[in-house]
Amino acid sequence: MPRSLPPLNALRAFETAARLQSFTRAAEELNVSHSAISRHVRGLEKRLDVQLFKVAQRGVTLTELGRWYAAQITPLMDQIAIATEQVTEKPKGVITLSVEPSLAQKWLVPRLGDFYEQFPDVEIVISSTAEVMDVNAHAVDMALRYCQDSTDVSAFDQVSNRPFHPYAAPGVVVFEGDRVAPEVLAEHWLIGDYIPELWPSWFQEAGLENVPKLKLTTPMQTLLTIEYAVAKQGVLLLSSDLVASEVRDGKLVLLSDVGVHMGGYYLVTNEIAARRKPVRALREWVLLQSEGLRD
Amino acid sequence: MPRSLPPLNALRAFETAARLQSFTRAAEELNVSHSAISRHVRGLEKRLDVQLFKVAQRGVTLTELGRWYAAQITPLMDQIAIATEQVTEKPKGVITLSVEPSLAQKWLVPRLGDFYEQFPDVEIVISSTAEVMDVNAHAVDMALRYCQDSTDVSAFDQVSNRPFHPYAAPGVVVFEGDRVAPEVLAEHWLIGDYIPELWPSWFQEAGLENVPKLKLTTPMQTLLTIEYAVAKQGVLLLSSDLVASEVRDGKLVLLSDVGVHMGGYYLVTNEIAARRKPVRALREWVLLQSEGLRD
DNA sequence: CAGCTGGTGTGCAAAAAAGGCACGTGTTTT
DNA sequence: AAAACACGTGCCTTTTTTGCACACCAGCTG
Repeated sequence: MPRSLPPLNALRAFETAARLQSFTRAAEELNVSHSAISRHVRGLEKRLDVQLFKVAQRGVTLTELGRWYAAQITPLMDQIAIATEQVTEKPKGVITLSVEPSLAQKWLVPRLGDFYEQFPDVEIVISSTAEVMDVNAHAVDMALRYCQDSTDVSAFDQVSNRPFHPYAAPGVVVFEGDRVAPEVLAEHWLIGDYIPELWPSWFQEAGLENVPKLKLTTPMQTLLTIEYAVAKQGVLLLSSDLVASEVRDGKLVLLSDVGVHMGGYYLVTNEIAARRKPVRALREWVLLQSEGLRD
Repeated sequence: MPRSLPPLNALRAFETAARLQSFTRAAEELNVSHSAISRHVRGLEKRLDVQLFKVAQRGVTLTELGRWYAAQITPLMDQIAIATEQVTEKPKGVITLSVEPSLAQKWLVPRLGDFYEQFPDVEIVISSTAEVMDVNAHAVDMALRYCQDSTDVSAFDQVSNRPFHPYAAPGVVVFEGDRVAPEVLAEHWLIGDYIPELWPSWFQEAGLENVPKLKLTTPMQTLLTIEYAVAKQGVLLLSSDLVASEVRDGKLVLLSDVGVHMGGYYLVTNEIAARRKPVRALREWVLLQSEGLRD
């Protein structure tokens, strides 16, 4: 059976009257007339079938029961007020966030305007380095990084798990239909990445049993690989998150709907920092932004 | 500045929705339509200028902030429900009450019907003996007794402090005006009491400088003294509380508005017993009954 | 894929609650 | 004795809340 609560507005009227020992003063505090308080209190008494106030020489006095009840309710009302004040308080402060340069430039920064619009008093300091910062050693508050699935990411928030697809500048690879034949692709220059087994995995996924020797070039910097591809220097294998703008501008085209799943982007939050309101706000915002980037 | 509370009905709607993770189920619990909940939650969000719920795949989900807020509010609502249930609970049980026989018979018992009407589930066991029971040794829950002012009664409730006036059966004392001359009274048989200095004090109060030797008879039992007086055996000096019915019936008449103040009736409550609801109810009732018996 | 189900948002009109005002009563102060 | 204070109440107005019907969206089903 669900719990039964008294009429809460009447309860507030009673509590105020009890605290101020006067209907009239309670009415002033609540910006209503004394008759409103009187009705509320009578209504509450009738509803609970107890006497809370009794007439006194001058005005009214709490009964023993009313005094007890008010003593219970007043701190609860205070707590509600405190919790409400805290929930109303806008996030404010500085957050340090470690992000891989590619994700920072291609995904995070373009969306940051929306965040600042919602939370004008939060400043995000982006630490955009390739090295992975230790989040729990408190070097940074949060980190947005790519992890392979083997990593234990159970405690983290998944931002994206989109598979990697091959892209190239228009004209670089000639093919028909919605997917290029893997054999055709194997003859082009392929732009590699940190993960050596990336291209071989894709060819396997694409149905090529014996992966031939590939012509690989590895700039070792994701942002550079994109520039390579745009400059017709080869075929890129990357998550669509990072090449969205190039695809939109026609600088790169999708070569195949065959994708290889190597891991995903995860948001890691420092446990201590997670208590801070702005950090929680950013976390939620990132998760909201990444809606649809996951399965 | 007075504290600011959110709209409490909206808060209840939000809390229920948060707890049940659904507007529709919250609506069922609160016996309203889902639209009412929807409006309440939106209204609360607008009022607090925060987002509490967000749309999810299926239905709605709490935001981080909403989850936190609900986690604060739910226990508070629970507490309100508990306090309210306790305040609603009717007093019930047995109270042992020590009262002097005279007060029990002449004052308490005639009014007890009213108490039982209000609290049908409370049983009062009256211990009507002349000996004073030790209230704090837990022999009885409460005691209604006569104390002289010298006694420390700061922690007790005063029930009556009416002065003692002389009464006699009609015709016993012949006088004119509204007060009999003390010299006249001094020639009658006077009915004494436990307190030896009672009559001398009255004569002093009445203006008689040298109190002559008095004709005293002391039955040593207050109820008996009243019977003596009714039987024209002498003049009684007693608080009007105890002779109200005799005066009403014309069996005794007030001889003088000169009264002597010797102490009063006090209600003493055992500290432990005072925590019990029926005891508190009886205490309040006695105090209410004795309104007007005090200055 | 059409149709269905479960869950939420919204315009509109009805219902209910709350509120204000004016007046009455009883008490205290001047 | 009058004025001030404090609360209760009837009556009417204003505001809020609610329900209903419908729209919409997402997933599920055949």
